[in-house]
Amino acid sequence: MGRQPCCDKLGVKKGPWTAEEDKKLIKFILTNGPCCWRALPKLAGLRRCGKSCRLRWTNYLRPDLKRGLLTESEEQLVIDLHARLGNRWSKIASKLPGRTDNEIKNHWNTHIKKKLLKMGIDPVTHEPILKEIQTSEASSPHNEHSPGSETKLSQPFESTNKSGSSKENPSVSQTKNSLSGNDEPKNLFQSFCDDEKLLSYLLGDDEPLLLDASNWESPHDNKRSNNCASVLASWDDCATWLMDCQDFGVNDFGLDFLNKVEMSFPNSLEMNNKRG
DNA sequence: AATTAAAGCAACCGCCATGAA
DNA sequence: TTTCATGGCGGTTGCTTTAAT
Repeated sequence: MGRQPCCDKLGVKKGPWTAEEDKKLIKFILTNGPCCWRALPKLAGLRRCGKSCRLRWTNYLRPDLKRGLLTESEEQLVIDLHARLGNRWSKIASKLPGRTDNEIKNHWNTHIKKKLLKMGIDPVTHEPILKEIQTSEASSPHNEHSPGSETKLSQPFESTNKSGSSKENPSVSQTKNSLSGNDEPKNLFQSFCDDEKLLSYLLGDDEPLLLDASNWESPHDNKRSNNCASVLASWDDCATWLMDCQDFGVNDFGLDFLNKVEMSFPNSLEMNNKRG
């Protein structure tokens, strides 16, 4: 039946992405749109699994991503959504433009969970912990609802962390959060922008922006065939995506150069519209 | 200043649903 | 109908950075 594996494990690189790899991935997606992850590594000249490329793009390189810690309102929204949806991070992320499931998941595990515990709220059930203990003790002798959290649960309001607790209280955390929130880490795109040569290369100033898309294969749009219609659908997505970049405030992320990209894109989009 | 511990986060792993063959 | 590649998702790992001693 014949499908090729998504990537042959031999020669596939793992681990942290280099700037060079990022550059290739960005360049390729900017010219072709984020479509078929299976074919992407080969076409983009990357020795990576398609899955790895997708993750890198969706979690880190996507231009509409917000960087930095979640704001108070975002955090509250995450808590609310988590109470309703549980650990469905992708669903939660879909309600927060510019945030990824991975990012929210990490933030939940590193910040929100602790915050809730300190407030005496069980991050799993979103119920007050004291009540939780009473009910769970009544219902089952071996409390297993939260492995490893027993000591914390027994002293929900106490700073039990031996190393940092005396300094680490909610207000301090908030201060820390807000501080780092204002001092957002430099966006990767921004670093590309700072490097004029790199930026120029990325934008492909001296070559057509639109690559030959005939090799492009989009599993969703074309049901994994090679016909051109699929490519066109991808371009529609691409256009939408670029518009979204604007809507989400690309400039806020130091992505001014995408405006340049967009300036170049109408040609491609026009072609697309004419064909479609 | 050096060492250790903790926190943060990017990336990987493995499972699942879907749909093509 | 069955098989299996693919993309998506949630859980986990491990590296890097920061804070504490």
